[in-house]
Amino acid sequence: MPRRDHTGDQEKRARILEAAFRVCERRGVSSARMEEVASLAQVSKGTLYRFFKSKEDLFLATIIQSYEEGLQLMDAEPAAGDDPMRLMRDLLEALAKVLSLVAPRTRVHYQAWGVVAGVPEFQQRLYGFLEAFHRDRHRQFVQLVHHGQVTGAFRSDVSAEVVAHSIQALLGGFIYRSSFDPEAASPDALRACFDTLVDELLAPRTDARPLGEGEDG
Amino acid sequence: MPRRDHTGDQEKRARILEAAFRVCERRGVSSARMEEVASLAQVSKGTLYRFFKSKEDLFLATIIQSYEEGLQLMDAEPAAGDDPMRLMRDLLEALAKVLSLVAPRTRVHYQAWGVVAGVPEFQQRLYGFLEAFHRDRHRQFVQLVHHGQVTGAFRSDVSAEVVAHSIQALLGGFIYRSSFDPEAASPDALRACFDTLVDELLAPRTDARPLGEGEDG
Amino acid sequence: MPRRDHTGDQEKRARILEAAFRVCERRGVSSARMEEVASLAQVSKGTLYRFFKSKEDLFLATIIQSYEEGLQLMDAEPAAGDDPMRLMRDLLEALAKVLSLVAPRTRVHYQAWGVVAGVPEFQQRLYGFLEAFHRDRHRQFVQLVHHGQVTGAFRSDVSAEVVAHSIQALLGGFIYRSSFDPEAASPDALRACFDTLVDELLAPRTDARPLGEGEDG
Amino acid sequence: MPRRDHTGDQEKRARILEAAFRVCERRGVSSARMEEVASLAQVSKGTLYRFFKSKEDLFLATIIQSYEEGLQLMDAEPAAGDDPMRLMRDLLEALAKVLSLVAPRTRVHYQAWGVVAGVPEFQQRLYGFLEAFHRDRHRQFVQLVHHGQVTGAFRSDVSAEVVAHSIQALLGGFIYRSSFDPEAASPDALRACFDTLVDELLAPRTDARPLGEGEDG
DNA sequence: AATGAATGAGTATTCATTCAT
DNA sequence: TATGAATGAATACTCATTCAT
Repeated sequence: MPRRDHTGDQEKRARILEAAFRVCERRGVSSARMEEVASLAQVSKGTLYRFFKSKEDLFLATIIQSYEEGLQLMDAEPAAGDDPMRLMRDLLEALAKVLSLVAPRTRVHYQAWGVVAGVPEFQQRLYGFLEAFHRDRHRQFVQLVHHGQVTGAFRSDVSAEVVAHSIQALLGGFIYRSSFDPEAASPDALRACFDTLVDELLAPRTDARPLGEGEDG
Repeated sequence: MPRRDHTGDQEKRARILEAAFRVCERRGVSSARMEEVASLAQVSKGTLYRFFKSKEDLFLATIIQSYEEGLQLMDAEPAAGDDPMRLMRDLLEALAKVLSLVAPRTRVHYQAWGVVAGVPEFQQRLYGFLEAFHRDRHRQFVQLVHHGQVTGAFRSDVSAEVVAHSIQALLGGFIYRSSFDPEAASPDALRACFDTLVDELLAPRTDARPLGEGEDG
Repeated sequence: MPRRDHTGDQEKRARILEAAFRVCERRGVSSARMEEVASLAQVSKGTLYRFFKSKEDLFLATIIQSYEEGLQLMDAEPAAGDDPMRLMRDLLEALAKVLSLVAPRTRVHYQAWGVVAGVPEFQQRLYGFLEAFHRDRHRQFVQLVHHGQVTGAFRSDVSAEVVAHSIQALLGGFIYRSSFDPEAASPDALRACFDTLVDELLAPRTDARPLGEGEDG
Repeated sequence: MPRRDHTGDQEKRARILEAAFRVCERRGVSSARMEEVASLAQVSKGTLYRFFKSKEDLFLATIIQSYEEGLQLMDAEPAAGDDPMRLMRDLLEALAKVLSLVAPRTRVHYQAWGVVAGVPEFQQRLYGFLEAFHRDRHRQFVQLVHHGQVTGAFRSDVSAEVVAHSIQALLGGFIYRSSFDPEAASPDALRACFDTLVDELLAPRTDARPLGEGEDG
């Protein structure tokens, strides 16, 4: 069986997704034509439809793939040891990397979203996926914070829910903004926010000043 | 007396924007037909084009209007006295209200975004508007934090930049998430995040009591 | 009755025709909009319709006016004396002037023709007018040539019909060509053709040969 | 074996051109709808656009085809021997046939012209083509006349330029007039004009013989 | 399986014409 | 009469999808 010539379906599918993304980048999602995707992926239009039921199906797959790549990035970070603070910092660093990964794709991403969401059937699938994806993440964060609080690695007077929400919202907010102002929404700016979050909401308060006075209520 | 029938242009324009939004809500933005917008706004197609150059122009106007309404909401909060903490709490409460206002519109909003950004000319206008809008907000937040820090109302050992970024990103993240999980991204959840932010990043630390004991947990 | 302010209908009609022509020149006839004609003529669209039943009516009037101006030019040439050769030369010179007059208008003219002729009702009127116009001219030419032949001013062995046809066709051919190649179809080139025609088809052959006999006719 | 059903592209293109012409004949060019052209040509609208970029492109092709058919007719006339007079008579006869060919198409032709020229880009192409076409013809005629004059087959005291211009203008004038008065502008009338032209401008004047006899009856 | 020619539903947009003021 | 806002008919063109080869 020849290798180069008769590429496997997986590779072909990947090529199509890649091509779809590039075409969207060039023309804008709603102006992207299946013809051009096919041509760039070096397959025929007919073949496109063997892998994806419709244009929206293809775009939805593109979006979901983006998220899953992000997911892999997070999971790839090995749970080094068992130090919650270490785990948390690793996780937040992973999220900052997710931003780097996602930022260049955000424009296409949001555009595709808009187009996909315009089709009722796909709207359900897209929103369902996103909701589940974020709820899973949220649960993960809450558990981690809770674990840290129980083990005394984190402060306990801050709601784990709030911390989890904040982490997720910060990432979401930065990704959102990176779509139109990548400079302002840099991974480093996000890191700074995360650092402050860790220092002020999670790190136990040592305040070890000799004679601390109460400033005010 | 402008009643029905001889309505002024302003009212007519507003009626069209409202109709455009409702049609997008029903059909999805990319399936919205100008014909239906016209009919719902009780004007003819020709009149539509007297107010908006194209479909994209109309949708862009819809998006921008959302932002401007949010802006009004923020500005509407009177600068009660001159207490920075008061100002900050008022502002954050205004942002929570912006979320309430925007949340029901988010789906249409993002869809419209996808369609509008698909047209190069409008992509420029949309992204330009968004960038400017957010940079203005950012500047505003930084100033407020700085003012609070200078006057001693806020802690000074936290970066005003980070606080401003966090506030904006939190709002952005919640708005984003509200589009597919309005329950999780509730205004109250945002308020909780904001409260924690104020308490932990801005409020002067009073805990520095003579004998710092473990706060809790 | 004020003069400048309340211009007579005739002047207004002329202004409209002039404006219609100019707009056609700029945009091309089929792209000419009544709105622009109105604006250039400094009247409202409504007023346009007081003078012309429809767009085609207006364009038809423009074409016909062109022809009538040409007609006036021909008639304006006073029938100097009664010398047929003189009359003929004057007439042909008048035709050369018609070419000068018409040449800059030919493009618009033919375009308008195309548009007007696309409407059955106007096609009848346009073609009827043109046919009558040219048959009248033809009759005039035949009579003139015949008169010259009878009086001995012209050769008699050349068909008056042929001469008349030739004159008309030459003019028509030059006008036609002037629409896309004004340089090649210059009035002077036409004059040269006319001169040759007069010399070779009409002027009695003197062939001042020692013994010239009547050739024939 | 190209039959019905799997017709080659060439045949399909020809079918479309033919259909376009017929639809224009029926409805008038500016009222011709692409849908009807497609239906008459038994192809889909999409296929129409595979062959012609736009409506104007299709009509321009129709016009140009007319000219090229005329050209073929002229070139088809074999250069019988090398007798300039024979060549000239053959050529003029070919032109008379061009008139027959073109006359029934003139109305559509001029209408299409009006529509095509209404689009700046196509105006350039149309006028460019016409100018080049006629200049080529002109050069051809001048050469032929010149050749005849040099070889003594034609009179030398008549400008070759004038003869060429006259031939072309006569044909143009007849074609023009045939669009609204096909009866008056008959091929036979044109032949008569051409005959006279040959006899009086080209044929060597035989009367200048020592003893001039009657040239012809 | 792969191809890409053919299909034809779907719609934004224009602009001549009208008519209330 | 004059105006110009409002109307809405009319249609070129695109492009996702299919299917014969």
